[in-house]
This record gives sequence, C-alpha cells and structure tokens, in this order.
Amino acid sequence: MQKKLFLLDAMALIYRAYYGLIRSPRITSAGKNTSAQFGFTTTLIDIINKEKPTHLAVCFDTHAPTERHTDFTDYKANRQEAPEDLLQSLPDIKRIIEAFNIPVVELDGYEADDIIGTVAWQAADAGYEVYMVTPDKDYGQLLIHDHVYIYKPPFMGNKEEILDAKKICEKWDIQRVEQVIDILGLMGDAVDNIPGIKGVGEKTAAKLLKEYDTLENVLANADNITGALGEKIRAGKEDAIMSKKLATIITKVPVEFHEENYRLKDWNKPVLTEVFVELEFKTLGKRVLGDSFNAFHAAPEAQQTDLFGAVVDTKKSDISRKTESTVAAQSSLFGDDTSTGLVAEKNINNTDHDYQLVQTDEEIANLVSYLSEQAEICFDTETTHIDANEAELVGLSFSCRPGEGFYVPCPADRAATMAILQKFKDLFASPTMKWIGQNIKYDLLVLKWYGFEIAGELFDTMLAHYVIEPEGRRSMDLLSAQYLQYEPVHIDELIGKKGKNQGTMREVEVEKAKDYAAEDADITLQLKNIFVPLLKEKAVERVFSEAENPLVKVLTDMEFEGVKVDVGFLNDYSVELEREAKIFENNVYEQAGVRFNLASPKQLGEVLFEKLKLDPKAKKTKTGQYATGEDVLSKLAHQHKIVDDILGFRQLTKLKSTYVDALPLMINSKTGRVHTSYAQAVAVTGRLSSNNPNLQNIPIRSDRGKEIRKAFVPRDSNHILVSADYSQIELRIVAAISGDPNMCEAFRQGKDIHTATAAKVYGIPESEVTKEQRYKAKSVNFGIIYGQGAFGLADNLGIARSEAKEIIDNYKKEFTGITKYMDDIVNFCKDKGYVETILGRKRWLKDIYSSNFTVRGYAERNAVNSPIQGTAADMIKLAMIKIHHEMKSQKLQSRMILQVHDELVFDAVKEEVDILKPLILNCMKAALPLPNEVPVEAEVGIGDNWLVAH
DNA sequence: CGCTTCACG
DNA sequence: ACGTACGTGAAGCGC
Repeated sequence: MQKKLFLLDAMALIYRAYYGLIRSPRITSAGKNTSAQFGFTTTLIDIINKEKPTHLAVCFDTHAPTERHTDFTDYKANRQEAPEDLLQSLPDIKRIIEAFNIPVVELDGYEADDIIGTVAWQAADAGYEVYMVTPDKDYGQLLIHDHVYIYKPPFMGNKEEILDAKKICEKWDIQRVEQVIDILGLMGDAVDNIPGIKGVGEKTAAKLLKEYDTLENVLANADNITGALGEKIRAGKEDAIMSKKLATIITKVPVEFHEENYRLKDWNKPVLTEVFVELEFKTLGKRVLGDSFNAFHAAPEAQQTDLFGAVVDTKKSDISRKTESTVAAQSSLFGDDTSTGLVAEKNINNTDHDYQLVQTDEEIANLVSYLSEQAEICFDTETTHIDANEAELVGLSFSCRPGEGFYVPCPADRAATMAILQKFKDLFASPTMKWIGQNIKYDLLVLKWYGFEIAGELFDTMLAHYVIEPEGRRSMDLLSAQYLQYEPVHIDELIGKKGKNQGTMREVEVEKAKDYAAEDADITLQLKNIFVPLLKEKAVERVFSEAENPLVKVLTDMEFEGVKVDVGFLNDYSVELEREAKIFENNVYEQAGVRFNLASPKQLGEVLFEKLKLDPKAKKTKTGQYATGEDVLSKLAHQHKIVDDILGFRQLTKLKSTYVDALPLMINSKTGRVHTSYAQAVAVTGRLSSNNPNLQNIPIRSDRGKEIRKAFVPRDSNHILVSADYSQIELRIVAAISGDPNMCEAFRQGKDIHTATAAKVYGIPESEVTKEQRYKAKSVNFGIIYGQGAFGLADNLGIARSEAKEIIDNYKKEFTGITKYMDDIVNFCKDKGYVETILGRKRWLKDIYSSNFTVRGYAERNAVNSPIQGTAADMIKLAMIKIHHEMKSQKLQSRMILQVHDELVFDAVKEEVDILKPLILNCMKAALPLPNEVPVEAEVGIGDNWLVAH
C-alpha cells in the first residue's frame, strides 16, 4: 500500500479556524470560544476519514526566536498579539491531538514550515507521498521535491484542494516551482512584514521572472529596466536579497522522520470523549465516537423547537388512519427521516393492492359507471412520448382508493383510441368530478390533442409538493420513496434506459404496463392523501388552491395553442448571421496569427492570455481555466482590438445556434406552430420556467438579437399580437412590502422611479438628474432587490468601489424603510426558518443559520429576494387565471400564448382587441393589490410581430 | 455529463 | 482568508 504522510501546520490552521468563525464564533454554554478547537479538530478528522493517511504528525511553532528574528529584527514585527481566547485554545488542541495518539513536532528556533519542509523531504525520500496541510502559499517552494504536495483543507464553502508543482506554477503564473522564493523575495509578504521590493506586487514579480527567470538575474539586470519599475528595483536590491532569504524555508532542521512514531494509531476514546463533552462538540462527538459518545454525554441536547407538534389536526379528514400515522412520523422528524417503527405500517407493498386490466366494452362500461359514482378520481396516462405534443395514448389508469388501480389499454389505431375515450366523455365533462394527478398538465394536454377536456377541479400532487417543499425534487419515484416508503416499478425496467435503444410504452406487454400504470395512479392518490394535511400544516393552501392548481388549465391551453414562427424570415436571417460571423471569425484568426476553435473557451483563453499575452487580471474559472466571459472580455477591450471581434463572433453564433436555427426545428408538424412547455414546479421562487424551446429568453436587449422577435407572428391576417407587461413590478413590490415612505410616494405620484431615486441619492431636484445618474440609480435599485454590495455595484457600473459605496450609503439614508426591510426579513427568516410572499408562498432557507459566512450570505440574499420575485410570480399567475376565465366566459376567440415573468402575449382576433386590451389590463392590475396603496401599473401594445407589440 | 457562456426577467 | 447580485434554459466543448 502506498504510504501517505500528512503534516499539519497547526498554527496556520488554528488561526484560520478562529478568524473564519470570527463573526459567529462557537461559544459554549459557559461562554468559552471554541472556534479554533472545533475548526482544527474537524479538519483533522476529515483528513483522517477522507484521505486515509497512513502516517500523520502535527507541527507547531514555539515562542523562541528563530534565526529570521535575529537576522532581521522587523520579521513578523507588525503581527498583532494573538487574541486571548485563541491562545487559550492551544492546550485543548494539544489534548485532542494527544488523545488521537498523534505526535506533536516542535523545536525551539524553528518555525513549523521549516520542520514540515525538513520532514516532508525526508519522508518523500523514504518513499512516501507527503501532503503538507496548510493554507499558506509559501509552502509552494517545497514542491521542488517529488512526491510532496500541498493540501489546502476545505474552508468557507471551498472544497479541499491538492496542489502539485504544476498547480503552484499556474497560481503564481511562473514557469518553475523554484521561482516561488524569487517571487516572494520580490513582492515581500505584508503578513510577516517581509519587505520585498517596494511597489512590486504579485503581477509585476511574475512578469519580471518571466523575463529574467531568477531574482538574482532581475537584480543583475536592474540597470536595463526602464522607468519607475527599474528605479524601484535598483532601490530595493538589498531588501529583495534579504526577503528571499527570509522567505526560504529551511529544510535542514535537526529533526528526524521516524516512521513508527508517525504511524496512525487507535484513538484514546475516553479522553476524546471527555474533551468533546467539555467543549460541547455534540454532533461531532456523535459522528466520530458514535454510541460510546452518547453514553458519556449525559447533558441533554438543547430542546429543538417542535415545528410540527403544535399543528396536529384533530379534525377527521378523508384520509385513512394509516396515512395519518405516516404523516405524524414524517412531521416529528423534520420531514426528512422516517421512523422505523412506523415503516412497517406503510400502506403499499406488492401484495396488498388489486390492479385490474380493463379491456372489453363491458369492462370499460363497468369502470365508467364505477368511476362516475366517485367524488374524486386519480388518473394517469401512458403514452409514447415525454413531449405531450407528440404523444400518442397507450393507456389510461385510474384509482379511487389506496391499493386500487384500473388500467385501460389504448390501441395504436387512433380511431380505436378515440372510441375508448368517447366512453369517458361524460366523465371528463362532469363539472363536479375532481381529478387527481401527478403533473396533470401533461395528461390534460395529451387528452386535448384527442379533443377531450376535463371540466372539473384538479389536484396536482406535483404542485402540492412544490409549495410544500419548493427546493425538493419531485419525481414520482422520489415522492413515493419519501412519503410512502415505497419504491415503485421504475420506467426503465419497462422501456429501457435513456438512449437510442429506448423503447416506448407501446411495446411493453399489457400485463406489465398494467402493473406499472395502475401503480402510478394508486401512488398518486396516496400522495394526495398525505399532501392535503401537509398543505395545511405548512400554511401554503392558499397559494396552492388560488394560484398553482387553477393555473394548470391555463398553461395547458397556452401550450396547446403554441405560437406561429416565420420560418422564411429566420432562414434569411440565419444566412446573414453566418456571413457576419465568418467575418468576425476571420478577423480573430488574422489578429491572433493562428486558426483555432473560437467557440472553445479553453482554446480562446490560451490564445488570448498565452499567445497574445493579454492580462487576464487573475480571472480564472473554478476549474483553473482562464475566464473568457463577456464581463471579463469587455474589460480587456482596450488592450487589444481582437476582443471586439471575439465578442461579435460570440453574439452572432449564439443568436444563430440558440434561436435562429433552432426555432424552426421545434415547429410541430401537426400545427405548424412552436409549443413551449412551462415548468410549473421548478423555479424555487414561484416563477414559471419555459423549455423545449425556452420562449422566456428570446433576445430583446441587443439590436441584432431583437430582430428575432420579428419572427414571432400572429396566426393569420385576422389576428394580431397583443403584449401586456407590468411596469417596474418588482420595485413596486419592494416599496409596498417595505413600506418605505419615499419609494411608496414616488410610485403613488406616478414618477419615473429611477429618476426619483437618483434625485434622492444625489440630493438634487429630479429635473437636474442626468442620464448617467439615472442609469446608476437604476442599477442600485435592481441591486437592492438582489442584495448586492458595493463590490458588485462597482463591478457592474465600472466605477470605483468608493463611489459605489457612497451611492449605496446615500441610498440607505434616503430609503431607510428598504434597509429596514432587508434587516427585518433576514431576522424573520432566522426566527421562522422561511420567508414568504403576499400569497403565502414559502421558501425555507436552512442555510440562514449557517456559520459559514459565504453560505449564510447567500441565504440572506435569498431571504431578501425571494419574497419579491415570488410575489411578482404570484401576481401574474393570478392575473393569468383571471384573464383566462374572463376570456372563456366571454367566449372570446383570442388566445393567451406566452408568459415571460412580467409579460403576457396574446394571439388576438383583430375585432376583439378593443375588448381584450382593457380586460387584460384590469385583470393584471387588480390581480393582487399591494399594501401601502402602491399602485400596480401595466402597459399593453399591439403589432404584427412580437417586437412591435412589446 | 459537467463546465462555461450567454440569452431573458 | 474569502468572495462578492437573484431566478431560469440551451448550446457547445471536452473529458
């Protein structure tokens, strides 16, 4: 077995753990700060568990001065005294290390990096793979020795990282690891008070080494270096030489690597338990010590608030007692876990169901008559395609009580299938029958292609789950496993895995199809029985019954309708884009001096930053590639003319491949129209999303892009497109729910909100607001919605951080209500565990309690943004339902065809436009009145294509 | 299949 | 020491 030695730089890890949690430290009930102990211990345990070292040692610095101090009195002179509670952590940490039976290595006169370097090289010579565990980049120099690596432990949401010589060179932008000490000598190190050359930082140092290879050679050539840089180097020669010496890790420390001494041994569990109890490491103790920890751990865990117990519904509902007990089991364990005691009582297994095949006319007649006596029917369709617009019916399944299932096969012959459906016609048309389904929009759409519509109320279990647990995944298999403790037959077992050999339900023998299909209906019904009380417990019934559930039929109709696309126009435009893209592409190759795949970010990065030597400004992607996104490239535009050609190429090929060439291929052969599909249970905030194709991201911002909107046209010359959109809806919602007096008043007076904002922020009359100021104010207004800080605003507007900060500070002063809202909503979330919209749509943000700054920050921004984005989503959904209802009851022939978050598009009969316009606007404005008398405004336009109408 | 980029609100 | 503005879907690259 390969021997793996891990050497931990204790003080560096301790400092990092302590300061990493400085904003929300771990404090014991006695008030002791245990951040350092905790952080160090988790790092140690994670390494042992994950990396499985065979050998391990922990290295400390001692208080004794080192050679570096005696040679250079300023060394580490500006370092602050370590905080009291950090120093107090050291004895605990040493006890823990001792209890793990791990050796501590320290030696007066040497720092931990010297010891680690010496031992690392000795061990590597002895055939070990050596990992130096430290966040300190100076260790890179030790990687000149083979089989020695740096192990950066995970921190603040970053994954652990193993650095080898190549990665070190990439990080520093140098050619050889030997140059690490040269770069450190040139740039110095502020933390250790190593001076380096004044005015030379990381970038300049790397540039100098690229040209002169070593620090000594840089200094030797100092006279050849012109300008201010040359002067700085000439002035800093001595500092540089000394700095290099200080930065060089000593690898000849009088320590010896003893294999047996460093070998990992058993832990002293009683001592570990004692320390963990003392430090109140409850979860960690349980994790690593298991039951032996619980036995010692006499003090009870802090009582968790019972999230569900208080909400137990004593009223009898229509669910069985078994189901209730299952719900109770779910509830008492925070919804994730299941109580083993109750799993035995689960409702489905392979024996206690009765699934029947229903085929003959008589059988079907009996089924129909049975179903028509029921109050609710759970049903499901089996088809040949995942895309409902292409799907043919293969069978229908029904279930009205747990364990029951009927399956009606439908033959390949369309007329025969129609004949079967005819027998269900009255049932479908019954206004009182209630229909339960999982993603029932799909089934409605399939039926609609056969000319059948369901009249009664719906209950979609997928949507119920969506409002109960918006972030969760909700395939039926998962829901069944989670809520029914039952794993249904998987579709792959019938038709094979995804791929070219995948069959369709049509080829599955009818007995198997029956078991699968009937089970789906059965499970869906049981899920409904579980979700009904859950909707109540979580208090999300309103958004479910007023918005999500009634929206299903609206979306079904919209998807069925589709939109007409002018293919001739797109084909012409494709040719033009192709021609222009070619020109850009050739310009790029000419300027680069090579031909390469311009569509490959990897190749492009290499050409730009290695061949053409543009300055990448240290921007790298997480996989270590050069970032070449639009934001990065725009900032490089002044460095090289090639950048504009790259951006031009990117824009044109994007438009061509994603829209102009793709849309005609998505046209449905039966209708000649494009039918998008709206995902109603995907976006966690409550928005819809659109796919196959996505019609919610059709270009509008660029001139070349917006041309594409001309391809979206009315169905014929009797029709015209009508587009209506909300005006500044999210900002109005911010104003209304924050109650900020200035912003509410601006909206009530019908002002231009960005101009009004600019006037406040800059303290000038609105009439004097410049375009520039309005533009900046607009950016702040949007940034606020997302929880943006000064850094982001500066980046976005290309202004100094200081200016951004000033603007934000002014904004907060003028709009105190908004600042208060942002604080209040975060506190609300920390109190309740969720945030919610006006309609009561909730989003649970468990990361709001995270001690990790980055993770918690993300949750806090979500807490601010979700109620805003979600309320806007609620509002337009209510408007869609109202409009759909009105159009139907007024028997209008116009059709709602698209929704783009704050916009609705209609394929309108020309004669109906005068009725339609006010109908739409009234419904949109009145859909969800906002508090604080903030008015809701909407605008409507018409035209012979989407670009004109919008 | 994950990553990067880019289109929208 | 670290990262920095929310929510989506699709295309193309490269492993």
